[in-house]
Amino acid sequence: MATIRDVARAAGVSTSTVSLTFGEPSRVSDETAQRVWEAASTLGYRPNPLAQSLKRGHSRLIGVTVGDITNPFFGRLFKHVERNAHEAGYHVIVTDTDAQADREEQVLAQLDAQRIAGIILTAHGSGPHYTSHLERLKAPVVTVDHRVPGTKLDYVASDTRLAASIITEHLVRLGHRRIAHIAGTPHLFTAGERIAGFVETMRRNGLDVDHSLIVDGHFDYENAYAQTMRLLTRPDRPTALFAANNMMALGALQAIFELGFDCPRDISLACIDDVPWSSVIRPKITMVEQDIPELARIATDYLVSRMSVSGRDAPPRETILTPRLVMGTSTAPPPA
Amino acid sequence: MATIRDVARAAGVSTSTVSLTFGEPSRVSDETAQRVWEAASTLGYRPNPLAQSLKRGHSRLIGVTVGDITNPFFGRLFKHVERNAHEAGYHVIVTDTDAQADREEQVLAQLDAQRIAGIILTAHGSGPHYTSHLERLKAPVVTVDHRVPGTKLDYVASDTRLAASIITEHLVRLGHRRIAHIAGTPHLFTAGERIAGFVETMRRNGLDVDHSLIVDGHFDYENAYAQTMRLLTRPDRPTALFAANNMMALGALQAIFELGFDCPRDISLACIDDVPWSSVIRPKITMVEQDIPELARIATDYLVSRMSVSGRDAPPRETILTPRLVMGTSTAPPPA
DNA sequence: ATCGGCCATCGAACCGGTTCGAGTATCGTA
DNA sequence: TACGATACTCGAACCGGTTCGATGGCCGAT
Repeated sequence: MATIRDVARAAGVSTSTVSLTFGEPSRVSDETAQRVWEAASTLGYRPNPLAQSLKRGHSRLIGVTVGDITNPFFGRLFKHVERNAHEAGYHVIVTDTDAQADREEQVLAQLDAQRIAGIILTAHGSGPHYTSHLERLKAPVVTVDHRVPGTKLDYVASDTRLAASIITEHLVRLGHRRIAHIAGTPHLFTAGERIAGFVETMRRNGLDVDHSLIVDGHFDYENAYAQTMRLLTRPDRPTALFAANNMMALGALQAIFELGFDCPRDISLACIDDVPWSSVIRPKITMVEQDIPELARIATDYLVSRMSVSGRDAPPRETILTPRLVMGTSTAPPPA
Repeated sequence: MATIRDVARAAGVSTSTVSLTFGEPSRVSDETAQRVWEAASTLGYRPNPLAQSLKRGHSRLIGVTVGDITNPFFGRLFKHVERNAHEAGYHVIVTDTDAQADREEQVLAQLDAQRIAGIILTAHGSGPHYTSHLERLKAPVVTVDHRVPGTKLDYVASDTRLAASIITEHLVRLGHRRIAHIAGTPHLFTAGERIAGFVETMRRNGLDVDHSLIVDGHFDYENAYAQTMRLLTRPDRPTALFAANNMMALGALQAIFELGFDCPRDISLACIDDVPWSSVIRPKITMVEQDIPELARIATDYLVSRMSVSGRDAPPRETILTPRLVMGTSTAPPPA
């Protein structure tokens, strides 16, 4: 690979002139620039980004961590983030953390040591150890979807408590009184908000909350399936299920099918997040959708502006989008 | 951030000794190493990977391109690749190319200029221009899933012609004679192989191939949906559909539903690739599954060995895995 | 003719590591 | 006592860029 010195020699100028030609063409005379361009192109010269990054102190790479890239929510979020980042001139290192906070911490430390330019984080940890770890990072961090309470990081998400409220209200209006909530990983902010929204809305409607109907599905298919099997084989089984995310709704649906129930005739089901290819899943699940492209757009914008010199010490920003109910065919009044 | 010189000063040694302590501890006396460790840890020193990469001439980054990260096949493939790469000490830059060859070329050129250590490619291009572009890359390249004919790149995939054969054979055995094939993007090797496997198997069973029943679904949901709508509203509609991938099977299924057909009573459907969350999709689609973790494992192994000094000029290798039929409930004998 | 200012260019230092060749101290052996 | 071998350690060059301060040529104004 040709280096800047090769080009300088070929064009009969110094390396600083070559560097200038690429970086600040206005400071170089037209004839000189011309000669440099020619020399560079015949030698096939491309500046070595490694050397540039070393000198500049940071790279044109951003890091993204997701809990599970095969979850369509994260997949679609990432797809948009990646496209935006590209347009802003960044490459994206993505790490699938399997929703494990310790893997996340470890990866973040490595990326930070790489002098990565910025990080978009779907956080999966909590507690003082975790937050202090995040605060120690040199790279700017934007959190998406999950908030990390106790940090001053930029944050973009949907109004998740409202989402839970909308679903709960919908089920209550249909006449359900025994509603189970398949909740997410307990210590996560988002999971807590969804539980809070559920409980609030139940109470507001004058309904008792049976805490044994709030179960931990850990945001994944398998746990939701197992918990639903347990819920639906109880003598006092619920008439409706509210899953805190898409994967858990699918796990719940499998349990409903296997136990021979009809959804929605016997059991209603609704969830937060977009269920993939919902039009071929029957019943079509009623859900509260997030605006994924917009989440991605704002997250990338926040990060890009924070990576600029001026944005470094700006006060933290946050945006909360309003989710919207998408009716399916998976909810109906409870059996008489 | 502390540099190696800070550590050297604090430990009262030279920078070379510090470097040695981290790289080849055996060459440093125990007491000295001890002092260096202490100095490093109190200063919070971590070697700057940028500087290391610059000096070594390559980074600990590999690039992965996928056609569409929201397609569960790519998602799961990537997830495994990423995990393996991590274990081998690499970070992964992933780019979603939207299955566009020109975006792929552009990204590959950028990554190559970054002195990326290696590339895992799910290729979406063809033709001499494309192949010569690939051959010019400095970084070693391993291709997965799609082969690029005319290049000498490592290659890992399933026996895709066999996969097509298995599906076709299965449908023929059930008694179908008018079978439509919803094919992938025409110029791609994999799409061609699947068509070839289909045609071969039809002929071997003494059946005519009606070429108007081989349609281009472009490997995606929307096109497959549209093509299926067209196929199933023909007077001489097929009794079975064979989709060349998972997304197209879902698109076809949606068309089947919308037209009010029953699958499998009226129309049988089968496909190649794993359909995500197939246990909640009714009917459960009969499919030929690829061993994704194994594909990922081999691809990463190939790349890691090629990135080593000794592997650089080794002859190209390839592995073809045998796919397996997973019965669902979406296929049945044709209506009488 | 002299001076100040601007423009284009250059040399050299620097980013933070790695590595090679050389220097010094220690030890065993002749 | 002299010698070479061995074990550590060091200084300096280098990877390939960026950038600061300096230099020289040229212009217009005084």
